[in-house]
Amino acid sequence: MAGEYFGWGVIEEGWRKGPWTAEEDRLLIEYVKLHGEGRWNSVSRVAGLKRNGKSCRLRWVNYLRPDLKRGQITPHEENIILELHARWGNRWSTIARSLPGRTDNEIKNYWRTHFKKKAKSSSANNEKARARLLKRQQFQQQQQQQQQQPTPQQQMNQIALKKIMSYLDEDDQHRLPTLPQARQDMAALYPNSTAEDQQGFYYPVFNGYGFVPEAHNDENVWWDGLWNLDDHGEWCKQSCSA
DNA sequence: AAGTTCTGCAACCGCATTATT
DNA sequence: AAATAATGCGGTTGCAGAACT
Repeated sequence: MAGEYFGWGVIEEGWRKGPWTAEEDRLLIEYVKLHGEGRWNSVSRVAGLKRNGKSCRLRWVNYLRPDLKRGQITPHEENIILELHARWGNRWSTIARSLPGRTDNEIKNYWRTHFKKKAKSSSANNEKARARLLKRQQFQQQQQQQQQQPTPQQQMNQIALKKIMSYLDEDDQHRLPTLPQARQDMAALYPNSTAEDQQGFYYPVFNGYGFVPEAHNDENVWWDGLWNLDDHGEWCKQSCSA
């Protein structure tokens, strides 16, 4: 390493690294005001900042942008993060697009600190819930085999089930939203969905032992309603064909 | 009170993709 | 069309402060 000295705040090959000072922030804000976002590599030349382009972009995007929300992630935002992470995995920038004012870095950090580590602590309830879901999965497979050719809806349900199973690997079940919360989130996520669409979305609810279809005792109703929106259908079709 | 461990988060790194020359 | 530069993304690191022993 060719640093001027080792540790945080080092100057390496002419570039400053480490925490930003108030003066550096001021220079970067001034630069963006005058020249707009982009062309980050010219910041050092134009604004006299000893920071490379990547560092400048990161600082602006994650900290200085005026449209950033700041403050605690709300429970509603948390639900959206959970929902979208279940759907997209670690595609943080994709998830961030659905949360105005939040950055991919912020969401990534939030996920890691609040959810990721819980993956390692598998509780007895977790095991029970997994067993129940596994049973359902086997039931579904059996049904499909009997009918030879699974319907697209059955395929969708299979994919949805796998997603929930992966959820249990990575999260405490009680963090999953209740049905009304889930519907509210779906409405926010899919503004074009009709009230009927949202009513058709049944979210499995953890009751202390495993997942049950809230307000629906008939298993088939739950299965048919799960991941019922068109967009989810599209995603399932893609997953099925992949 | 002091030392250690844990937690949250800003910032870095490497790689992939996109834009420019 | 190829080379180079710029940008974007996800994973990781390291610091500071809080919590714990």
